Amino acid sequence: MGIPQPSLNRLPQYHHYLNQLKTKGINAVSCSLIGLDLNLVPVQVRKDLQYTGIVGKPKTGYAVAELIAAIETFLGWNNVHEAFLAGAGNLGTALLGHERFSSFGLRIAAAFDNDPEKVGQWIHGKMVLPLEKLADLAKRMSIHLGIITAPAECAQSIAEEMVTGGIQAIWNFAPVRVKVPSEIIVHNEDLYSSLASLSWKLAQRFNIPFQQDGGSN
Amino acid sequence: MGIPQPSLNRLPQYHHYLNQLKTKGINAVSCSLIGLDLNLVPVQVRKDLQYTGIVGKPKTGYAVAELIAAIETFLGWNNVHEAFLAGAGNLGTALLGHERFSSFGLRIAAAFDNDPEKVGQWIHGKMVLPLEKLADLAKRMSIHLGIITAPAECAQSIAEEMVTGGIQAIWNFAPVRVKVPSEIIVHNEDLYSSLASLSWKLAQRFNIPFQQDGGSN
DNA sequence: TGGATATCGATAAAAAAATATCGAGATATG
DNA sequence: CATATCTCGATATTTTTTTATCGATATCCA
Repeated sequence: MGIPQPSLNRLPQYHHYLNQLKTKGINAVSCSLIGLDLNLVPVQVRKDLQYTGIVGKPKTGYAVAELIAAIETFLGWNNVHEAFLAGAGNLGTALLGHERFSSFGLRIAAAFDNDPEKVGQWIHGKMVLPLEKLADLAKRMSIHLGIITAPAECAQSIAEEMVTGGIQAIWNFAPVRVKVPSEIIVHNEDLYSSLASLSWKLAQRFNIPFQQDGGSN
Repeated sequence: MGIPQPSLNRLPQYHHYLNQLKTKGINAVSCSLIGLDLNLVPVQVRKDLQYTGIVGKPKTGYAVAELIAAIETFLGWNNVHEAFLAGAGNLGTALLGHERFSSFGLRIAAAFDNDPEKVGQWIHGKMVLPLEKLADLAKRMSIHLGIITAPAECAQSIAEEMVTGGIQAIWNFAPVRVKVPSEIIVHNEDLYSSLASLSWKLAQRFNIPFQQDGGSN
């Protein structure tokens, strides 16, 4: 891997924070300060940032602009990835309208759906095309990233269509694990997963111990 | 904590899978099979499931229906949590239309926004109310869960409003960490965080090693 | 009925991630 | 110009999470 998954997940957080600093005109920052504002211990911040290859100066800290650039380079946010989105429902529409993605190396080139009512429409400036054209177009346009925002039932067949089209990575918002060849990168965005922690913690707070477990059997 | 965060996050995955089995009329399942279908090693599945308090039978495995029930109970999906959603933009609209949440103990009671154009509208059967009414209504309706789907700039003030209204847990979709008293449960749903891993992996695949690190300095 | 086999549950080991410690270097201050 | 202090970077330790191992037990089949 090279970098631990949790560190990778924290990088955008730093990125966002650093941009705030930059806006305020601050151009140097220490791990201690970052940690203070982001609720992380300074060593962890330092370790995370080291993966980007940046070096800091004792007593001063890091140069904000350099650090931002280093994170962006590290994450590949400099070269734009073009993506196809499949499933122009609520969530799909939301993502299509998410203009800020463009700052993070993501450009959704087109949307696909199999609902004849949706096909042909324009959503947030993106044309909705019929799903069966996805593979062919992906190949012709050299699209490498697919986003699935369709219902669970359609996810698998869409994923296969994407693979046929030569797509290398899939960002899957449907609550199913799609089966694809092992060389394809799949990232599942599972809302229920988050909801689970949240409702568990909430339940803990209100019920308190619903099973005290007074013994090992 | 009691249960490791990663285990907690996997539970909904099992839940979903088990429901599929149930639909197919299968009523017993082993860890090995689950692991096979979900790409996890059997011991891990067993450990995760043990947290729910379920016990299996040697040679047979677990009773599917029992297991589903155990997960739901464990996660608190049996008692419905009513929630307020703040920010009726694209993402907010998407979540409001997400009917499946109701199966997972979540019911969005109302939406809030400070855009006068949106206030008064109905989105997916939910009334959009002015943001300044949130705290008061939350108190009166004993709402304990808040969902933030507003832009980053508004997130902090919305969070504070929610806390004022007695909300205990916040599901934050805005790409900022909100500052709230430590007793409030906050769960950040950071799209950029996922995007980061994805684009990093994609960049790895195409660029290959952008820094081979041939030594320790 | 009795043995073979699959699977659980518990304990132990390994791997990964988070946190602590400490020497070295940069900056500020007297 | 010297000294105190802050912060980095590297190494070490602790904690958490994952994976492996092994005995016990329920089911299947001869």
